Amino acid sequence: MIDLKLLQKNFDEVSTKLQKKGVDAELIATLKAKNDELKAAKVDYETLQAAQNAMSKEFGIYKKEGRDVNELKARVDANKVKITEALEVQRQREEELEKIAMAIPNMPDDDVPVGADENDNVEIKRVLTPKEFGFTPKEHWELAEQNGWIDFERGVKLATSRFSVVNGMGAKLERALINFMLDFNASRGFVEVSVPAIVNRGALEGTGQLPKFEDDLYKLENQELFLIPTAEVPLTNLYQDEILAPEALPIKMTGYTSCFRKEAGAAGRDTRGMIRQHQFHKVELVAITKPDESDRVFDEMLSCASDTLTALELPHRLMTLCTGDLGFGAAKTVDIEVWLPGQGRYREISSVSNTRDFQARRAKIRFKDGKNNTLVHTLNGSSLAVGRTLIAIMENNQQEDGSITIPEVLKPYLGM
RNA sequence: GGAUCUUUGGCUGAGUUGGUCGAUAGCACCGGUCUUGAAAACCGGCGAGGGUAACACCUCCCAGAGUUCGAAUCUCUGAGGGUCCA
Repeated sequence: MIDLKLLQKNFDEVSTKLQKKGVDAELIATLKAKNDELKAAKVDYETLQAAQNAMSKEFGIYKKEGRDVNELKARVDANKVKITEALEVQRQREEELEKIAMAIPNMPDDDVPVGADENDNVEIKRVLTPKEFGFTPKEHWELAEQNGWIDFERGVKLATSRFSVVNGMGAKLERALINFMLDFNASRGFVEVSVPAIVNRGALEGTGQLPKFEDDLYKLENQELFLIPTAEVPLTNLYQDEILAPEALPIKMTGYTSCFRKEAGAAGRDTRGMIRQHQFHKVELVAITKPDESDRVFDEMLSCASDTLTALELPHRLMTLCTGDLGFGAAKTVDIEVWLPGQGRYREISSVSNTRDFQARRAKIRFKDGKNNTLVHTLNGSSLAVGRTLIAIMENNQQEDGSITIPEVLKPYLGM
């Protein structure tokens, strides 16, 4: 959630920044107005409540002294009616405010390029040069079929479209990738954590998936529980509602989970192959930091992900997302796109974001900053999406006969 | 699934004949005295959110609803934990 105090104080600045992210200027003005209204309502209510408390205290004294309380009780009763009304007003305004505030995205950092959509993202650098094939490289689904690694039909049979089954060497490779990434991340100081893949509403609100993006989440029937769309949710919310000791920071975690997404807005996109699935594996990086160290940790996470790809010998590039392409909770995001020779283009395989204190405010994660309790910064990034990494290895390491070579770093994980 | 007990500030743990209790005490922690330094001892501070220039003031004792002038304390519902029975 954005900082309402900052909105109050520096309205123009906040409004300008949010507009860069596509938030309607009027909505921001409404938010401020609602906040003002709520504050007024609070003053009304609290004044009445203070009177009520004072009279109740008096009541006790009257009783003790054996004085007549009839007159006092009449006053108290009259005041009570007003309190009930004032409280109702306050609640209504609180509800209205929250409804708007929770749906407003984070402000972009000042150095994020302004732009409308992914076409305005800015390339930072490329790592490794795509290799020249002496033949026309195939797309991963052709290779998957030829090698018997991925079974798309049976995935659909078991569940529905956008599910697939991975077989034999493909499955082993997937498992090797997960282990490799977790080990790699551990060597960079990220502690491995194994978390639930089902979380409650509070957790999803904490990281910003709810209330706005409920359509994209799988919800358990008759329960306020959801399948996680990313391990970012459980990992970040591990510290929900806590005040951390400063020496405990930064907390750097990595975790492997399945992720579940309805892909509600992606109808018709990437229908072929394993690029966009309803269920996929991902190794995630999450960090909780002091505000002044989040930029440093961001770079650590980014190079961790990029270096993982380099170790796997996969060409990739880093893209700074423009304001229009930035996710809901992110102040800054760098995507890593891996080269897919079959498709002849770079595709997203990782995304590292700094949410600043946006999630921390929602999830109430703070640390003792001297005498004060200060909101932490939270960061998340895919170590790598496992399925897409598998695809990238298939396409980049294909031979003319369709066979696929195994990256050196994975061989130990495959007993090779 | 049934019965019963329990849920308090970082932790442990008082507080249940409703009244000045946002709350005792110990530990931890922070500051000071003492010490070459540290420990011990002693003195002081020490929950969170809102509000204020600072006070005042408001809210929070698992969550929600209720009784009452007034609830951590009573009632109901729900959730978590323990124990016993299935």
